[in-house]
Amino acid sequence: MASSSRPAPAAETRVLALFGPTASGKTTVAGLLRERAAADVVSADSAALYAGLPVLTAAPPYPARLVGTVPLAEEVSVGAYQRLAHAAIDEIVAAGGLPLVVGGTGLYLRAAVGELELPPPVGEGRRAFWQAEYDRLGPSGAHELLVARDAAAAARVHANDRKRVVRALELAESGSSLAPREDRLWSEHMRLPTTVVGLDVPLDVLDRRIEARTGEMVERGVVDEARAAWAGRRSRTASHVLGLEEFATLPTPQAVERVVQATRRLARYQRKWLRRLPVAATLDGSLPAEEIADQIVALERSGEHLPRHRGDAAPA
RNA sequence: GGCGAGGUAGCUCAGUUGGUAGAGCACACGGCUGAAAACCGUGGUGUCGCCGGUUCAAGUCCGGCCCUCGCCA
Repeated sequence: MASSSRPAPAAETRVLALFGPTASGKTTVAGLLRERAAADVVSADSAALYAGLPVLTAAPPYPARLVGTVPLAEEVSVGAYQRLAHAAIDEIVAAGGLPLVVGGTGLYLRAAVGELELPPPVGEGRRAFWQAEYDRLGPSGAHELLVARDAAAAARVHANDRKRVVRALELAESGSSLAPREDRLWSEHMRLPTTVVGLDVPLDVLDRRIEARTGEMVERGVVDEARAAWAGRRSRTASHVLGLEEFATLPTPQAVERVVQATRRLARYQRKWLRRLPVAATLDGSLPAEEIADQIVALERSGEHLPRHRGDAAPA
């Protein structure tokens, strides 16, 4: 509770986590850590979860858990992911290994490394019902209804945020709430002693890398991959994978242009998570990957695994 | 060279009978608790091509010049 007196460092780090924007170099660094620290990689990436999109989602060239495991016809969600991630981590730990959680989906990484209270989904019919209600009542009308049913949830959701207002209404109806009892999203709460490391590169460098990487995707056959995926059954969440629709339906040059722009936006969004996540350190992704891997190994061994927030007093 | 259209935000473009420049996208910042590569909120970032004229007042009217695009030579 009292963050002024830091608890004594736990004996050892049990879990390593690496977070950073697309093209920051996570995959390469994680590959090195597999060898140097015998790490077992667990992905924290909502898109890489899907099977059939290795090029588009930049799947790692080595075995990694929770990559390419969900058929495109199925939906993915943080809740389902959290369960899988915890199971994977526990399995690795039980076998005496070092789990390395790597990904660019901030919410998923927090779910893997912490414990989010995620009420189970309610029936599909209820969601459709509340979506219709939202549309019938209008944003402010729906929000007023939410105020009456769950004031705590209403206080944290904007009336125009249809998704969240609907989710809050269906949860209120089922006796649950969108408002968690405890903030575990932004807290330093970890399931196991964990060292979270950030990886970042200057924005202009990142933008150039993104451009280069998108071009490489084309050479590696994203267009065929995307067309095949687009033609089959695909869930709503699968359809939202960045670039899938563009590469499947647009002339390639135009698709590249749009995907580059969208990926830049994604990277900016990921960097916002990086700013806010409690990380032990943020390393410079423009250094050689070997050097970064060394730094991470050193961090892990130093016992400095507790996240440091800006503003924390230095330990006495 | 002639005719036509046009130069306004990073991009595409609005801008009434002259009255302190505004939309979308992009971008910046923030939120986020089973769609998160999703969703939502806030913010206008400008030598209105240049020079001069008319006017109390010019993106808007007048003259000249520069540039772009199209058609004809």
